[in-house]
Amino acid sequence: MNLSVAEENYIKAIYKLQEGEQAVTTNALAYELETKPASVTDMAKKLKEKKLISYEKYQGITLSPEGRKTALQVVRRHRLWECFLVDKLSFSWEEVHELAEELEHVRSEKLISRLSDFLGNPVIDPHGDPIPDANGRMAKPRPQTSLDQANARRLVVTAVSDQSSALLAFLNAKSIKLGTQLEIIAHYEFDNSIEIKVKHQPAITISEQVAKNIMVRPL
Amino acid sequence: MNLSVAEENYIKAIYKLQEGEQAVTTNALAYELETKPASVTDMAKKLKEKKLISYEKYQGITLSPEGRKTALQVVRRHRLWECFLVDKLSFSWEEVHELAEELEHVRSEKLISRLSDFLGNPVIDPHGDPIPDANGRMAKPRPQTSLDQANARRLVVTAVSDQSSALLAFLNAKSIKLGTQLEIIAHYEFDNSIEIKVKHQPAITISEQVAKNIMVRPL
DNA sequence: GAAATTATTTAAGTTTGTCTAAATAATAAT
DNA sequence: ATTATTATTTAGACAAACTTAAATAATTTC
Ligand SMILES: [Mn+2]
Ligand SMILES: [Mn+2]
Ligand SMILES: [Mn+2]
Ligand SMILES: [Mn+2]
Repeated sequence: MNLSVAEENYIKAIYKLQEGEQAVTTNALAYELETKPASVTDMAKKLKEKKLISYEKYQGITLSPEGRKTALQVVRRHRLWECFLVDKLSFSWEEVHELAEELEHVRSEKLISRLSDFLGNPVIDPHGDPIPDANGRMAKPRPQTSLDQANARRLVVTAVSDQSSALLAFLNAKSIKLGTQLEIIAHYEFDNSIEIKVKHQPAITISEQVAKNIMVRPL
Repeated sequence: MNLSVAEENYIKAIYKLQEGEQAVTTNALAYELETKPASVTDMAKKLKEKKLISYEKYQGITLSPEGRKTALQVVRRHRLWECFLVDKLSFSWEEVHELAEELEHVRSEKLISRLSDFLGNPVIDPHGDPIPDANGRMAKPRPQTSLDQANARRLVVTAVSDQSSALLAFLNAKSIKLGTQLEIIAHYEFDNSIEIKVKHQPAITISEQVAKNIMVRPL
């Protein structure tokens, strides 16, 4: 099946929003893709026609098995390019998403398998997200929670769930990256902010919003 | 100026066909881009509007200075990606053109300058073509002629002017690559075929058509 | 130099992916 | 259980990049 760039972007966005089982809503998809609900409805009809999604009027969208396969391929390409940009071209993690958003649409299984080999077949991308293999399988992520829900005291950063350069730049400024070990000093009930300490750094207080987007597991 | 993929492809094709000074013809451009003359006329109006070409009805097309600058950027991206594919991902020279045709449209000066650094700032691509630098300047190619017009006896292959995988596969089969040294054994007037010998290889006779597309300089 | 051929342009229509505005369905509030 | 609000779909339009068919210009040929 030969998909356009727009179709691939829709499929990937549906995959991203579909976490678990719940159907993806027209408005949510429009917001994610920075387009209008009317456009989403149009595209939904087309993708249903191509059997990539199941869609009934007013019932939201879910990926079909084919759609899921397609999504995983696009995600694979995206994350491998991100690895390339960070590992080989020394980009920092907040710069790569945008570029990978374009590179992911160069469709060549040979290119991607060679790129993967060249990178040493990485299994997680610069943001801690797992990279599907050529068959769409990916390492089950080790159990992790967002920092605001962690109950252990000493933690290690495993991923970031928001990949806006705004968040990533903030984390850079605070020297927090994948693998960073940190310790929870205090929870402040008033605004759910959290005081944390990274070794050799002064303790800092981060907002709930930031904490929700830092994934961690107990050390 | 933000150009679409189609516009970039047109500009690059015009650059390619414009060798020297003569204006590019509607039909030639349509043929090069595998589209129809009517489409070319449409696009010509648009590119003229954007001041990338000069174009008058029935008079053909030439790049404006801006257009030339744009073309050189696209060519730079194309050739750097080709280097990447061959040098880093072990593609062979006949496989890379198609992929570079897509990769070249990812527009990021930062990406390209880092890619260039990563590759050691190469100045010729896998087909022997010069790579423009960030300012559009490229090494003046050393004097070279096509094999059918060479007058010296002992020659070295410097480039191939047709980059179809058909020609490149033929050259692979005959162990001819950039830098290959060869000797002209005979010219056959009947069909302008040429007998050549590569060291450690049996002599072979190549058609005029092949000879026209192999660029050489005297050893 | 008129006729034939070839090249180019125009006109009209298609596909893809958008958009706005209006209509309708679903959900929440009172 | 109406009413108000929000979500979604439909209708109609638009821009980009194509196409085919017809019209016109330029070039060759005799
Ligand atoms: Mn994308
Ligand atoms: Mn990522
Ligand atoms: Mn291209
Ligand atoms: Mn090349």
